[in-house]
Amino acid sequence: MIDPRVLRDDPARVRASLAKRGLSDEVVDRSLAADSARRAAIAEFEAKRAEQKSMGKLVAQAKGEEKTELLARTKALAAEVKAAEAAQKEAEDTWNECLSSMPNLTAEQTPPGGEEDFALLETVGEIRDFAAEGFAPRDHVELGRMHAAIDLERGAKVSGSRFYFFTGIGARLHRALIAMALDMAHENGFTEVVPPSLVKPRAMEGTGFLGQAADDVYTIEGQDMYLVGTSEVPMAAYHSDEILDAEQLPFRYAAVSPCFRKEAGSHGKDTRGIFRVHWFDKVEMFVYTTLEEAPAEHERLLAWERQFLDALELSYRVIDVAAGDLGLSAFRKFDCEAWIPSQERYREVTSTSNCTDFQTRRLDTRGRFAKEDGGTATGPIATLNGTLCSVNRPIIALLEQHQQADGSVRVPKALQPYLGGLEVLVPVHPAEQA
RNA sequence: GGAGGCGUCGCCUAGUCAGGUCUAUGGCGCCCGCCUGCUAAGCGGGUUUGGGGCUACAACCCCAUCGAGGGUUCAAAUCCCUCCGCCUCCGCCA
Repeated sequence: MIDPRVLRDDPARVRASLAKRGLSDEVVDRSLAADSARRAAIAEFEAKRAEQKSMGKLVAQAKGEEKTELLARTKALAAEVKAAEAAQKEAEDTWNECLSSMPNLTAEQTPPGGEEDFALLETVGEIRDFAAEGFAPRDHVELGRMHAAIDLERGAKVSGSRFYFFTGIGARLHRALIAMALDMAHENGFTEVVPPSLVKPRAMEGTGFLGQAADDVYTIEGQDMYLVGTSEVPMAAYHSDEILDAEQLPFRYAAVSPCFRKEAGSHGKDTRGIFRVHWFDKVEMFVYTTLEEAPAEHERLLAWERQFLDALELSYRVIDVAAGDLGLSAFRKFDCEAWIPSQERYREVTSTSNCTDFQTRRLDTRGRFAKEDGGTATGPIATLNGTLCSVNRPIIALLEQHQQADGSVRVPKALQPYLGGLEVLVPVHPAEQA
């Protein structure tokens, strides 16, 4: 959630941010009203409670008639305290509902508007001209079949649509990419983590995935648990209810986990192949740092994502995602989109978000900061996340971008050590006749 | 799955059976100060977190906080109920 003080002191900023996302600012008025109602209720309860406490002491000392008289008065007071407490709780609940329904603020640089309104930051690498090379590029489904790397038919047979088996070189590629990503993360100072991919509601709510995105979340029947759509969820909740020593920040984690998504709103979209699926594995970077350092850390996360894509010798572009497409938690988001030859367009392969203090406030993660007078004070800290390797999509980009006329695929140099020195993937099945 | 034990302000710990100056004890650690060639020791003070009031978002005052949530009571760390977590033993399965 956003800083309540910002809402109170500068509601115009919150309204502007909501407008940028294309949302109504009606929640601001509701929140402000809830806030003053809440504070009034708190004052009411505290006054009554203080009175009750002081009278309780008198009762303890009083005797005989004096005591019975006091008891009659405190009994009435007790009812008032109880009522005031209930009123306070209700006011707090309303206030919390308002606050938790509100998305994060947005960065100045974040463009207003929806999915199409992104700002293009940079284009990396040339778009390969297959026509000039004299052949039409195959898509990853066909290449996957030729290499016996991706088995979509059996995936559908066993688990349904949007499922698949990686087999043979496909499975090796999967392992190689994860290993390469983790090695890079390790070299860049990240702590490797294998988190649980089943979490309690708190973690899901805290990361903002039970809002509008709830349709996309798999639930466990009768268990009050969720399958995570990204390891951002367990990693954000990892330090919940903790106060971290600000001196030691940043905490950088690289988590590998399966990701599960219902893709409820995307019927008919990207139905071919392994681009949009119900389950995939992913190496995710997750960072806890100070609010001041967060923007610079965000740039670093982007740089590490690019380092990975560059190592795979991929062509891609970097965009500054527009406000309407940020999701609940993000303050600013950069996507890297790889060129997909068969689709003749750029598609998202990685995404990095600066969530500022939005998630840490929801999950009660704070920092302990040194004060000038030698003491310490607690304060908000920031979380950021970034995809290092979403596996499926890099595999698609790699197969398609590095394919050759005969269906073989060039292995980028950095990946070769992870595939036993293999320089070229040679198809095991001949090209299908058109 | 069954039986038992435990959960106190960083760590350890007193208090829970007999509800009321508990405004939660003491130790360790840490911070500030004093003392002191330096350090250590010693001495004095401070040290949960969240919220509200007032304000310079200081100081100060107040409320909540003894795993969480309910209940009993004028009054709950203390009594009752539910839940969560940890430990031990048994069973089951790797």
